[in-house]
Amino acid sequence: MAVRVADIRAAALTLFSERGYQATTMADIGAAIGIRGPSLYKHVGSKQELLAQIMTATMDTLLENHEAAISGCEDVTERLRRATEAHVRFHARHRLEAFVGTREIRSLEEPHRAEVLRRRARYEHGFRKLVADGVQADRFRVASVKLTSYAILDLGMGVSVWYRESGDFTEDQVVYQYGDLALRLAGAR
Amino acid sequence: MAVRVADIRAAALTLFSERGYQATTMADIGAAIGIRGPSLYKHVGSKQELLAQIMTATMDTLLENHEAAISGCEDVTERLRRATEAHVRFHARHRLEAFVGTREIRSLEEPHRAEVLRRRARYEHGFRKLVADGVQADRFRVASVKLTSYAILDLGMGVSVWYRESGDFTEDQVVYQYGDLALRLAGAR
DNA sequence: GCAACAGGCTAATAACTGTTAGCCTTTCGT
DNA sequence: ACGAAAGGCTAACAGTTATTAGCCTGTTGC
Repeated sequence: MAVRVADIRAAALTLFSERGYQATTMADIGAAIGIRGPSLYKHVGSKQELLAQIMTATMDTLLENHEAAISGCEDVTERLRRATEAHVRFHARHRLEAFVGTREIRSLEEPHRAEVLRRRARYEHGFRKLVADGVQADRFRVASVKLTSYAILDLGMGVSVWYRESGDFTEDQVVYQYGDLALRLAGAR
Repeated sequence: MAVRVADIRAAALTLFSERGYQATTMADIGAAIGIRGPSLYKHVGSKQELLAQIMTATMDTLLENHEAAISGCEDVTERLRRATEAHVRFHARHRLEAFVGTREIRSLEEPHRAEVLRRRARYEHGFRKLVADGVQADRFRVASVKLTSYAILDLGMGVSVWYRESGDFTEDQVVYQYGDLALRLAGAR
C-alpha cells in the first residue's frame, strides 16, 4: 500500500512537471499507474495534498543538503563552492521536484504555501550569508551581495529546466562547472 | 475599440502572471476592465488567442532588442555586455511579459507553441554564438560555451521573477551589475 | 430620422473535474 | 472457513468554465 502511494506521488510529480498542476486531472494520475481517478482516494486525501507533500518534501531535502554541504568546512570560498555544488546537484538530480517546487508555488493553498515560502526564504538567506561572509573576509569582491546571491541561485533553478540525464553533460560535469561559475560571480580570488 | 483590446491584453497579462493561464477565467479578465466575461468575445477571439498574442509579441520584441543591442559593435566583449544588458533590461522592464513568456509555454497550443519555441531557440543560439566568438578570439575563457550561455540567459529570467520597480535596485543598477556578472561568467579579460 | 453596428448584458450549452457514495472482489488474519 | 479490510470500479454530484445565442441600448453615417 505504501508502495502504491509512492507510485502515485511519482506519477503526479511527472504529470505536474509536464502539464502543470491545474492541467493535470486525477484521472490522468490514475491512468499513469493503471487505475481510475476515484480509486486514488483510497490512497491519498486530495490532489492538493499530493502537491503539498511533494513540495514540502522537496524543500526539506534541499535544506538538508545545503546544511550537510557546508557543515565542517571553514574556508569561506570552499563553503560557497560546496553549497553551490549541492544546489546544482539537487536541481539536476531531482529536476522534476525542483521544477514543480518553483513553478507551482501559486497552486499551493494556505497554509502550505506560507510554509514552503518560509523555507525558501531561509534557503536564500543561507546563500546570501555565504556571499556576505566571503566579502567580509575580503575573499569575494561583489557589487551587491543580494544580487550576487540571487544570480547564483538562479543558475541552479535554470539547471532544473534544461538538464536531461541523456544530455551532453553528466551530473558531475554540470555540478563542477557551475561551482566554478559561482566563484566567478562572487569574484573569488 | 483598439483601445479596449489593449486594455484586455494588459489585464490578461497581469492575471496570467499572478495566477497562471489555466487559473485565470474569462470572467476574471472581464472584471479587471469592468465588463462581463462573454463581452470579451466582442473584442478577442478566444482566451488562447490572447495568450498567443502576448507570447509572440514578447518574443518578437526580445529578438529585436537583441539585434539592436549588438549591431554596430565589433568588440566581442562589448557585444556580450550589450546583449546581456538588453536581455536583463527587458526582463526587468517587461517582467510580466517575460514571466508569462517562460512560464506558460506549456499552456500554448500548436502551432503557436512551436513558433514561440523556434524564436526562443534562435535567441539562445545568438547568445551561444556571442560566447563562442569570444572564446574563438581568445578573449573569453570558459569550460563550456553551452553551459556558460545557459547560465547568462538564466540570470535574466531570474530577474523577471524577483525584480520590482519599487525594490532596492533601479533598473539601471540591475542592468549594469548583471552585465558585469555575464563577463565574469565568460571569464572575460 | 433611421438603419446599421458596436458593444454591453443575461441565459444557455457543453464540456470537464474533484470528490463522494456505494458496490464488488480478492486477500488475509485468526 | 470466514469476516473484515483493502483496493478496485461505476455512477452521481456539485461546481466551474469557455464559448455561443440572442437581446437591448446608444451612437453614428447617410
